[in-house]
Amino acid sequence: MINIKDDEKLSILNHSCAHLLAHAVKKLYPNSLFWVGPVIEEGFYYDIDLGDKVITEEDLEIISKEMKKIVKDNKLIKRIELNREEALELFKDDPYKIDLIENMEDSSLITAYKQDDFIDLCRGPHVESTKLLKNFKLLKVSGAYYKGDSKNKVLQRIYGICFETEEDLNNHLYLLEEAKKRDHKKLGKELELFMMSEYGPGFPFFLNNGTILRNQLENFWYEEHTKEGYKFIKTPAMLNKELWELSGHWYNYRENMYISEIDEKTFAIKPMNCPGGMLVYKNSLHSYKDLPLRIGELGQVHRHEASGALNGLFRVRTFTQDDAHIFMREDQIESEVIKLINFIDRMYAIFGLTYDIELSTRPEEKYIGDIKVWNKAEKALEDACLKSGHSYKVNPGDGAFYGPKLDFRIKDSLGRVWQCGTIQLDMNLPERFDLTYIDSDGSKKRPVMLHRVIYGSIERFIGILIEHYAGAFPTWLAPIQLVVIPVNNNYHLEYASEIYNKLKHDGFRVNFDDREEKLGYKLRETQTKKIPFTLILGDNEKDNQTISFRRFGSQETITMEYNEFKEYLNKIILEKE
RNA sequence: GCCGGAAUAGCUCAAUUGGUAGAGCAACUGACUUGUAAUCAGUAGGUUGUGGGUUCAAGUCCUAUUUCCGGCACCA
Repeated sequence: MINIKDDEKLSILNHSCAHLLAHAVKKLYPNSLFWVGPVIEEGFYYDIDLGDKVITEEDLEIISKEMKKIVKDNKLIKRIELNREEALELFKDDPYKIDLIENMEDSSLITAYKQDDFIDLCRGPHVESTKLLKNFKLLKVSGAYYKGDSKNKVLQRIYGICFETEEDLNNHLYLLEEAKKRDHKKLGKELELFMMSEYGPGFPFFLNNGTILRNQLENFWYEEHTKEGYKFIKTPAMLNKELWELSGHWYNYRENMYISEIDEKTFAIKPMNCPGGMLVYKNSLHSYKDLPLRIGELGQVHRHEASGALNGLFRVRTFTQDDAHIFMREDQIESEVIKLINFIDRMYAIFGLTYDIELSTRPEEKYIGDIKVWNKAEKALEDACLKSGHSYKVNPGDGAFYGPKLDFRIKDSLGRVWQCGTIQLDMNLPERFDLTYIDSDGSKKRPVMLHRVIYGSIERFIGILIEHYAGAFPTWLAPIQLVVIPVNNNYHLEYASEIYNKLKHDGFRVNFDDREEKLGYKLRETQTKKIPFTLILGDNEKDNQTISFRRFGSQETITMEYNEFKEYLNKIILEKE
């Protein structure tokens, strides 16, 4: 997908198209007032105050027609230069534009653009005529808060996109259709991976297939973390309020916590795993020789997210963080973070996912800890990025109050960016929980601690993978790896059954399709269910003691001996192809 | 939470201005015995998300509510 914003030509085109939209809306609904109409990655939008008029999807057609008329009329787009007073006079009946003018940093030269009788405040530049805006499409309408603040009134936002050629537009619309086909909510149902219930909004149910997939991800996670020297724990889902007061969550996160009374005491379901992890650290004495101490936990947390935020597996109210807390000496930060970045890189590469790294630094005001420690920590994160060969974008002041962080942002198949992995230094919890280790000189020292996740949330990561692979999972992840089909149940059932049992015995996830149906019927099903391997066994295979298979995505049928096939399969699974 | 839309069989969808709730697939039963994307016939399947209301009559209109979808806001 193209990022419209990054392409100067397309950016201007879309910006002009936003004006065209406003022009048409003004013609149809003369009382409309316009706030802003910027270009975004996927086109443009315009926020409009239409009074009581509510724009529906059907209205988009009407507006589109009006826009097409203006395109056909070939209106010239003219730039008008104004000083502040002239601008205020020109837009004196428009409180939104006055708001904009009054908030301009430099209002010595203000520009507006005029097409026919429609005039709009704008920095520009624009195309010279409306006739260049032929290839557009209005995509959706929604409410949007004035100035993005939920305390303000809701304006109506119309989204659209514009291209230079009809072909480009059609390509884009085609891509949108294709993207819809791999929506994880749709595929999750079709492939029987997970379900939702009215009885638990935001609480996903994993079905058999989804559970197998999930277990693969979790097993892989444990294996890789074991190689990296992690220890593992499981901490309770529900803990006493006093713990949350100690960790600070009671004050900062209470609105999102599920709380319950037990034996006249207040308990809360964990929204994060850290406090439990801290208690585990404190459970025993630690030597400087044990550091860095890496403690991992696949911990299921519950958070009360706003109802409107819920979205399939992407945004849920219970999810499993692939959490770990690493305790170390200050001088170990850089080397540990390099080790972590390389680890994360290796993990994402397995799935063929690309990512960007962002560094968030100390907030201007609200932060805890010594500024010198902050600087040192930020430097350590930066150096770790560079030394591991990665570039990064800095988000100044965007760190948590307790420490700077590195965020790993994955791009999914729909072009959406998801924050999955994160490495966060924490100067708060070790203090609050009074964590210590015994240094070489016998003195008690405070360890540095960091939180980190790689999948982020297993649920969301599965959602991303479903869309990333369009449901056609690599064999190591596929819930069903093979389906064995006898060509004719009367003659081939025995041989097919023998092969099926061998495969099962050899540890593959295999189904046997011995239903009284035609081969074509069964084959169609293995293809719609995106099964990696379909084995077809008939006279040829039986007589030669071989197997024939077709791999998902290929029309080719390959024949080999069982042992050869087994080796081939094992190699594919081992290499996570 | 806010704005808008939607909810009909297990799934995907129909149902004129309010007038007998249907189809395909899946399931079940039977026939057919077939070499790379759907064999044929039959059977069963529903308080139209839920609760109120208008009407001689409601899937359809009104109302409340739940959930989902697209955005917004939120996202330690």
